[in-house]
Amino acid sequence: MKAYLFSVIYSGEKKKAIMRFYDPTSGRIICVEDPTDHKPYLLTDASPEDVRALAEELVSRIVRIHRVKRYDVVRDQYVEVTKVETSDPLAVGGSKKDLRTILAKAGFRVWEAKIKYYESYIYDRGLIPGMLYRIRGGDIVLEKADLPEEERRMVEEAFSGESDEVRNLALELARILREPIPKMNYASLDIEVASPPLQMPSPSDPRKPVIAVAMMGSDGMKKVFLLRRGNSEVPSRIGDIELVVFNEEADLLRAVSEEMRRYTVIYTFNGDNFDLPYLAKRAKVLGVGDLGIITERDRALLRDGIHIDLYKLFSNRSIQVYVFKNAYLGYTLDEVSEGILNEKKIDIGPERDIAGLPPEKLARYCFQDARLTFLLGSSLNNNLLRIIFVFSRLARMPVEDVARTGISQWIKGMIYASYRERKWLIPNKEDILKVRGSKIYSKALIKGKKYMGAIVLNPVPGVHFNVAVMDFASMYPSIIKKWNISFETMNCPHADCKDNRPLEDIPHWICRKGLGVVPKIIGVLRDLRVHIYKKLAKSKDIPEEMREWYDVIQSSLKVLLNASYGVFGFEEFPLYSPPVAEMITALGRAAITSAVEEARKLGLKVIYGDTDSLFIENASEDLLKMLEERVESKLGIDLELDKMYRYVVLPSIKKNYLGVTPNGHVDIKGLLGKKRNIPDIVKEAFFEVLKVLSEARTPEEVEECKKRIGEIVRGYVEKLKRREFRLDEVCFRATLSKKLSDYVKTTPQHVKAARLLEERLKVKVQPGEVISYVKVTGADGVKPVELANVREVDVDKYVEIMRSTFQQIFDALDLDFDELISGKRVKTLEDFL
DNA sequence: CAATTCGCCTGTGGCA
DNA sequence: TGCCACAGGCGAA
Repeated sequence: MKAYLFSVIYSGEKKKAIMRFYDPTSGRIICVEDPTDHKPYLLTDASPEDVRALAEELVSRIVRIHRVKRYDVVRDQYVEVTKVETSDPLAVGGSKKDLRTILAKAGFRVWEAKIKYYESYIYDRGLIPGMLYRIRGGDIVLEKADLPEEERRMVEEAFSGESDEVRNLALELARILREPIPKMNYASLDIEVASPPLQMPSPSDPRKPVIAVAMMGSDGMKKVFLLRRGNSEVPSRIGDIELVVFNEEADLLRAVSEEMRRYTVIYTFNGDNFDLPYLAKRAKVLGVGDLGIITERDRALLRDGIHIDLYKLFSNRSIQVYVFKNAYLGYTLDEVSEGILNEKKIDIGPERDIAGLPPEKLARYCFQDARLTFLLGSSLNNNLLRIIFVFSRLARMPVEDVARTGISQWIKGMIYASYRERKWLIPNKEDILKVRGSKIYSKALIKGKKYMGAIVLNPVPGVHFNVAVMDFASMYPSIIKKWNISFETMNCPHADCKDNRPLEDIPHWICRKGLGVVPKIIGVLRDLRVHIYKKLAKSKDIPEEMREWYDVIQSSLKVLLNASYGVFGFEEFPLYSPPVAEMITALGRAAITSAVEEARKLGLKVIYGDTDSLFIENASEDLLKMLEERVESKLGIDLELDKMYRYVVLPSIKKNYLGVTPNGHVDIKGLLGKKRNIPDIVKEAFFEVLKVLSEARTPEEVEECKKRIGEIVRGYVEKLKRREFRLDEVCFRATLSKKLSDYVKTTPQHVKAARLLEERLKVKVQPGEVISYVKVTGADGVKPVELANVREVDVDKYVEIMRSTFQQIFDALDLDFDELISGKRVKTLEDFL
């Protein structure tokens, strides 16, 4: 039988790892018990006798103790350590008197004791979640589909200059990434509880009944399960939504559970912490049998499928920024749906009186939430699941965990799996820091930061025509690869490597003797992305469906590559290594500096640059080619032409510019006018001005459109002064990044507004929520939009916002906001002549 | 459970 | 009142 591995769980009852597979033919989950007698374990430098003596109370839970050989990469030596295998994971760690604590207290060293058991099992058995396996009895074998000839040739060619080791990894990863994902039935679920107005129900207090459960399925199923309350008539359907009414809550729960079982994937929005545990708790309260929901401390699993909590997935910053391109602002269902689907929840007012809604309204409300959740699960052209599977395979992580963990966990998974495969000792953070150094030699520009980051060049303000943007494609991953930077290679113990210092002012040296795991994996992923998947995703002679899949792969790889440097500067990362992070940014600074030098030597005019890019004005193609070649031969990393701009408006401040592409598209970077917290009316004015600018092609045309710009800006200022606007057009939106009570040092305006909201409307605001507020005349200066009216809006403040927003680009255009709105004639070229 | 630094902007709150 | 450092938010890379 062939089935996809979804996850591995630990069964406390059987004291075994259980592999959960999905059989696409029957649509069922198949559980396979570990056939290898694998046990939880840790490694220690204590002798077997020491372990037995120290762990008296645990002795019955120790299954095996033996000496094993491991390679200690931090010290570059083979060591013999004691492997202590136990009957259950808690004996290793996670309980009060566990082995890892006992041994550490006695002064022994302990390794690999903080790895979750099911992860340890995945790594040790070389399993790849998300992949197809052949199951025969208890035996499982990875079903290895061959790469298509064409693709294999591409990989062979792209990696022809590399070692066999690297080329083989590339081929293996290419095979893994290519495997399609299974067809799966999926559905969304959302529940409502009869809690009084303004009270948030919680699974820790499951006293109120579940009154509605809405579901929507990939097979067209649309249902709302309702609990009958009172004797009002309930229709049997609303449009194509089926309403099923129950007199008993217990029956409702059973029916929901049965419906859920029909689907392999269940999407919820916050189902880990609310919907599923609440259902499970109610089932317990009412004495209903098992619903198939397994609740843990911070997650809810399904016995017969996989549960994906989209709230967690969408709160992942990497997903938000790289996969969804910042399309949504906050992380509530309303905000995410608004940004991605352009749809909202049904508004039932700030009191949220769920229990008081008449049945039909309740059904509509609940169903809309389930529908939004369903649509979010199907977003990106139904590619979200594919992305999750790609990460699952690369990170060697259960499919369900991908959505629940951050990017550092994904990268950890890639590295740990590789270590276990080689039988290398996974080092402790403290060891890396102690042996390989924690000292930082550079000073961050920003107070409170640990080390120096990238260079941003001073812009040459003004309007520049015919601008080429050159950049180092995936700069940090390229640096990692080129200089072999890894926590194993930095400041190695070999005397003869100490002179291998790429930079004079940073005393870290890099090992010459072997390839680090990080440069190997990151290098391969980078090259696969650049040379294979980006090309295939654009290739015209590949079917649409396949192109899309390649695009999924390349954009997923981008997410991992982008974070691959940052995690080493992240203190909580288990392989935290400040020298690694510092070395990478230092080499980045050296690269851009030297590229600027080369450009100047060629007589090119560099007008701006940030981290890995150079903006070059009016250069010939030949000179740009020459620059590429010189930089590459000098540095060994690729500089390439990223894009051209017809013209770039460059203010005198860094990280802000506006570029018009040959087809008239406007790239806006950093400028106030695009920040999501500024009022819509200002944004609208800003974009109207941009539209005018985008149509200009020559310096003369830019001059000409200044007049038009003046009229637009003047128009908006007049509008403000005459109060011709709606409140929602003038509200600022700022995210509440922590609990209201945690703002102790200052009270920012959005916090002031949020407090007013809580006082006057008796609602609770949560961290992560976006607060909309308006600037008003009067003592407080701000009001939440819900409490304000147009008459009290402080119009002058808004004119000020307009001024600062426009002045950013006006500086470069040689315009002045005050002159414009006072109706003075706009200076044109002729005035100077 | 949790990727980084650089840089701009607004507003707050302490101090003279 | 004005100055200034800092907090907090958002974006670029």
